[in-house]
Amino acid sequence: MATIYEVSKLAGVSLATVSRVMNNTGNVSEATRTAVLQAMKELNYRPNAMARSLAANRSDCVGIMVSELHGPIFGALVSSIEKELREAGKIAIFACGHSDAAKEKEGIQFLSGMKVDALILHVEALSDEYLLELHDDPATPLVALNRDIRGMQTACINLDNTLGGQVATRAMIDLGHRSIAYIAGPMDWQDARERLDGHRKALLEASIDVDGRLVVEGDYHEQGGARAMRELFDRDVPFTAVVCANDEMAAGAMDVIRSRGLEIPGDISLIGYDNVRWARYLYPKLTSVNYPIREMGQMAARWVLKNVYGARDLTIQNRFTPQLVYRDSAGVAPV
Amino acid sequence: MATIYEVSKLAGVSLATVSRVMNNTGNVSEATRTAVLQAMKELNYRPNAMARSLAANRSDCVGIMVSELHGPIFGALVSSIEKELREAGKIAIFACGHSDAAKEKEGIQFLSGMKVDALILHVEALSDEYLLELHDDPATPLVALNRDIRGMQTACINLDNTLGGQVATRAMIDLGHRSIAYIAGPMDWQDARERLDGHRKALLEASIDVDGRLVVEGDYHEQGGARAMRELFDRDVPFTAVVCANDEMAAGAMDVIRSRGLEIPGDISLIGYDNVRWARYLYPKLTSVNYPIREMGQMAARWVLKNVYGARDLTIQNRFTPQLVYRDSAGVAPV
DNA sequence: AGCTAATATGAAAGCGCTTACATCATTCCG
DNA sequence: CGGAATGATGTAAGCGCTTTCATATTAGCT
Repeated sequence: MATIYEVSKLAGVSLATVSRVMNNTGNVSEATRTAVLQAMKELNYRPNAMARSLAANRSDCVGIMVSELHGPIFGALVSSIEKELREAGKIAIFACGHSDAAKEKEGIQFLSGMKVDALILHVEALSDEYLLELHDDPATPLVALNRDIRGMQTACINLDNTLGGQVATRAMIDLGHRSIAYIAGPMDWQDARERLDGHRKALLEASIDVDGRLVVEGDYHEQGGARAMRELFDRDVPFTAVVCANDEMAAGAMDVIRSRGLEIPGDISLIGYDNVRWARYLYPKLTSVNYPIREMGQMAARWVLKNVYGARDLTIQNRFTPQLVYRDSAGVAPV
Repeated sequence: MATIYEVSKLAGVSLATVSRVMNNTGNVSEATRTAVLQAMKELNYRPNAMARSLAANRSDCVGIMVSELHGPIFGALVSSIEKELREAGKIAIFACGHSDAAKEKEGIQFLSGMKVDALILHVEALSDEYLLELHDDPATPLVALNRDIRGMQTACINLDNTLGGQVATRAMIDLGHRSIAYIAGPMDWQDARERLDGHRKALLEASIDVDGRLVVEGDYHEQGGARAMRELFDRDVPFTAVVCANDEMAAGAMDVIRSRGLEIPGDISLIGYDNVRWARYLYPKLTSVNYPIREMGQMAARWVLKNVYGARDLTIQNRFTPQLVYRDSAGVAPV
């Protein structure tokens, strides 16, 4: 592969001049510029990104660390970040923590070894303290998605999860339901706790007693949702609606409900959370709290563009408001 | 951030020695090694990946180019590649072409600018010729997923799409169906054509006439599937089964079938293709041809490990055989 | 002891680029 | 017309690492 040196030779100029035309920096006469560009084309020259970063002490790369790479949430997230960054001429480099604290740390180390200019994190295994520590190190600016950490709130982009839970349950109440079950996410996840809080808040708001027997903890996966649903039936406390802390669990629950010969929403109404792409493929189409993951990813990218690359005219929205997407799985309470 | 120089000073050795202990290359006495490791720890030293690649002329990075980053297929693909590579100490760098030939080319350029040691491609917009050209350039070895290109077949990892289509339709035939509709993918995609070929083959095999009116072209998306399904009904040619060239279109078709008051599989049997994660969330659970995307991604990673990094004891499987996953959406033909 | 062959270490030349600084023409103006 | 801006280009010193080659030390043998 051709180097800058060969280009300079072919164009009959110095290295510095070639560098100048590449970077549009300094003054170069039109004639020289053309000659250089011509030489580049002729040699099919591509600058070596590594050498460039090394010399310039700036990589134009931003590191994206996610806990998983598959799954509906992360695909959309990663895709939107990549798009926004790419349009600004920056490169996204991904690492994936496989939901494990050690691997997430390792991923971050790797990215910092790549000398990324900034870090976008969507991790759950790492503690607030650790993130704060990273945040306080000025070497690599970072923005955290789906976290709300005191001390770095301007660098957090998150969803009002509590409100989301509240909105879901409130919708059920508005439909006349009074006995509303809740399938929660794993309680060691902050967002799961917040979503449940929202549920409780809505209940309180409507002066409905919170019955612990109507809440069961799931795992954010289909199987956990199914298990939770069975548990709910086994407890023998009547209910006419169930709100799930995410769509996967709703899918599992749906299956169990149907297998008991009950109709959705005729006998039991169901609401999910996240509004993943396939929520509308379910039958009946799943009513769900929208998690505007693409917008949030885009916002994270903008945060970096603004705070690291000095882009102007970008306003940052740290907190997003979830909205309920009405479909067919939630209906009026049976009389 | 500490550099190798500071480490060498703290440890009281030369740069070369530090480099040797980092890379486990050459002979270093136990005492020196310990001292260096100690110094590294003390300084929290992380080698600069850029500098290292530049000097070593090897980046330990492999570039992954996919047409999309979201979607069930790509999430799984990218995730499995990343995992396999990471375990071997290599880094995956992604670029995303947004299904556009120009952007896909650009992505490849970017990756080659990053001096990746190899390229794994899952693209559809780029022509065979272009890929062949890349393949013939020894600078960056490459392996193509989901392609079957004469002249570089050892560097192609693909699914026997024809067989997949055949298996699906054959299953319908075995269930007693004789009038089988087919919702195809976009005909300018090779895999879509192959899947359709398989369908025809199965029909022929069972001496069933191929009726053009029972085939309609979709777009691999839900809406296209729905549209195609409506078209099929409108054509007024009776059928008792429909096989779809992918699951998304099957989801769309399912919806339309149901909206006509027909039962699946009571009135109409349905089979999808790809067996995406949410295929089993559909109701009824979708019978689908499995696309072993994770295995194929892993294989691509291994190809690189073997052919580029010289890993031994890895056998490469270029062609994968699809298998039908039986669920609930296909049943015996109504009498 | 005398010599060879490991073994352990350091010096220094790059890898391909950026960028401060120096240099040389021009141009402009009082 | 002299000197200060201004513009166009080149020189060279790194960026943080790897790697060859040379050198120094030690062990192993006769």
